[in-house]
This record gives sequence, structure tokens and C-alpha cells, in this order.
Amino acid sequence: MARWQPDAHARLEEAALELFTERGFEAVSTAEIAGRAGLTKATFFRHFPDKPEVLFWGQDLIATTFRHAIADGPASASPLELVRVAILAVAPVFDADRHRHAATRQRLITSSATLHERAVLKRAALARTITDALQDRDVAAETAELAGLAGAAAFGAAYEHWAASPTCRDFADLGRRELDRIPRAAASLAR
Amino acid sequence: MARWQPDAHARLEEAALELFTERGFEAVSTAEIAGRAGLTKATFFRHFPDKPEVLFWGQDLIATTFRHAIADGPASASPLELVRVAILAVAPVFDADRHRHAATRQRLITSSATLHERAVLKRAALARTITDALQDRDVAAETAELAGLAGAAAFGAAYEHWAASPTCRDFADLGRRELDRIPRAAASLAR
DNA sequence: TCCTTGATGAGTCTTAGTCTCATCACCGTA
DNA sequence: TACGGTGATGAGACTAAGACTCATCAAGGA
Repeated sequence: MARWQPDAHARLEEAALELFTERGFEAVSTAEIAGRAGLTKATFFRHFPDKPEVLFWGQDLIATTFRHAIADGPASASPLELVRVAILAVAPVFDADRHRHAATRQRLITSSATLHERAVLKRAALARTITDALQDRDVAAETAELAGLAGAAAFGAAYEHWAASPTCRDFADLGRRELDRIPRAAASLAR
Repeated sequence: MARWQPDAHARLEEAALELFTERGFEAVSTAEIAGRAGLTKATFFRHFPDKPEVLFWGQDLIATTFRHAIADGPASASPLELVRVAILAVAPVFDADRHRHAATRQRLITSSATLHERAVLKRAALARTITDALQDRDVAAETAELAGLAGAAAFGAAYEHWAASPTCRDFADLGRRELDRIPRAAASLAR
């Protein structure tokens, strides 16, 4: 007989998603989320650093995967090819299980200014991760910067398509499609 | 005989800058800022929507100027030329008076996670403003997106150089310099 | 003289987020 | 079998951001 139910973390995520869907992000307090999960507010903040983060759990893994994939990519690869390798490396994360609540999460994010801000910050952080990883591979600073911004935007666009689709489409495919648009855009900026 | 001292807004900005410099952003409460300005917390929030914003006042003007400059730019201009026009249009804002506290503000922003986040959000919003304005000029979506990201990054870099310089250098010159790096970077992403 | 307007003071209230301390199942060890 | 350490949690106090309401009072206009 366990003293506590297992998987407090997952229960909190589930409760938050339910309550946010019912009444919106701002109208739900952290104490209510914890209550529905059979826990207290203090425990909520032991599992998540703040209220928005309960909807963004797991994003750190994506950045880590990007960093390693770029660091370990083939020596002959161009900057954009390295970004492509990274997007392919994270693709397995976006499986059918994760897809189940993706659309709901996206709807919530677009309906709350606070959540939208958090999403923008996450994307900016991913851009910086890519840029830094490329510079570690001796890519020139301005190239790495632009590739980081473009790569993060491509990843974000791919994610939005994946989340919005009623079926769980192949993330790698969506990512490739977005990446393939970058050279055209870059060409029209290159004098 | 006036009932209140004039320029409450400026007094609040001044008090905030002093207190943040003395003790750091997080360690100063809005009530203290208001107190030093001879006002109350409620009045602070009548002038600024939240605590970080007291250090970012005036940024909205920059975005507005960008939008109008791009909308009114020459018909023959390329996307990057339109961004250049916009950066030249905002340059007059960065005069010696504004330069006086710029370095202090930058130091504060880099020393506080909250303020750094706000700066990132402002830059992302500027990128979106540029992208939208370019699309209104019938620039292709992916080109407008990349030009917005690159343009906002160039503006940010120019601002950081301008703020960090001990003398008030010519902002237009710094902006041009940053913009001139974009075509090179874009070329190395264009296949 | 009266009335309206607008900026402010004063105070209340909710909630995010922090912190401290007590509790108690579990697990290893004597 | 007893004992002690560990780790997740409950309970509750505390601070500060931000929203909100109402009273005040100078200025300015009719």
C-alpha cells in the first residue's frame, strides 16, 4: 500500500490540460490543478518551475537532441544540412501518443498571451541552441545566426502543421518540407 | 500651485533605473519605485503595464516607425533595402540624450533573466512586424519571414553596439554595417 | 458658482511563487 | 526485528505583482 498515488507529474499535466481546456489558462489557479490531481500547490511547484511550464514539459529534450545531432553530424555537411540532421533526430519524439493532445495544446497556446509568449521564448532559445552548436562546428558567426533563426522557424512551422493535422503525420517529412523553403528565401536576400 | 509634481512618468522611470542599478531588478519592488518617485504602487501600474516595462518604454514607437517606413518605402526596393530604410528611419531616436542611460539599461537587462526574456520578446515582436509589413508589400511569405528575423537581429546587434559604446555613435552607420552582413550569410544558406 | 474631468491616494483582494517544518512509507543494515 | 536515513508530500506562512474600487481635489469650462 503506497502512501501516494504514483506518477504525480503526469497527473498534474493531465489535470492542467483538462482544466485549461474547460475554462482557459488564466482562469485556472495552480492550487486547482493540484487539487484535481489529488495534490497541493506546493507539490505543483516541486514538479514545474511555473504555471505555463506544465504545458511545455519535454521541450528541453528537443534542444538537447538538436545540440548533440549538430555536434555529431557529418563533417562534410553544410549548415542547413546539419539543421536537417537535427530535425530528423527529434522526429521520433513526435509519435502518435504525443500527437493525441498536441492540437489541444496548440489551441490553448494561441488563446493565451502568456502561453504564446512562452512559446516564442522557447523558439528563440532553440534558435540560439542551433546557432551555438553551428559555431562550435566552425560555421561563421553570421551564417550560424541566420541558420539558427531559420532552422528554429522551420521546426516551429513543422510542429504547427503536425499538431494541427487530424492524423499523426510523419514529422521528418514535414520538417524536410519546411527546410526546403529556406534556400529560396535565402537566395532572394543574397543580393 | 499644482496638486502633484509634474512628469510622474519620467520620475518613475528615473527612480526605477536608480533603484535597479543600486540593488538589481528582482530585489526592488514596484512599491519602492513608486515611493522614491513620491507616488504609490497603484500609480506605477497606471503608467506601466508591468514592472519590466518601465525599462522598455518607447519601444512601441520603434515598431510603429518600422511598419510605416516599410509601407512607404520605394516601390523598386528589395526586401533588405526596405529593412534598411526602416532602420534609417528609426536612427534619429537614438540621440545623445537617449544614449546617456543606454549602457546602464543594457547591463541591467543582461543581469536579470526576467528582463532578458522581455528583450527577446520585443525582438521577436519586431521581427513579426517587419515580416508582416513586407508581406503587405507583396514579398513572398518565406522571404518576408527570413528578412524579418534577419532584420530584427541586425537592429538588435546595432543597438547593442550603440548602447555599449562610450560615445554616442551614429546609429544609422551601425545599422548599415549589420545589414551588410546579411547577404553573405544568406548566400551560404542558398544551396 | 457649479460641474466635470483627470490624476492620484488609499486600501482590498487574488494568485504566483518561495520557504520552512512536520509526516511517514520505503529501504537498507545491524 | 528494530532502527535510521531518504525522499515525496502536506500544511501553512509569507512576499510581491497586478487588478480593482472608491474617495479626493486641483484645474478648467459654462
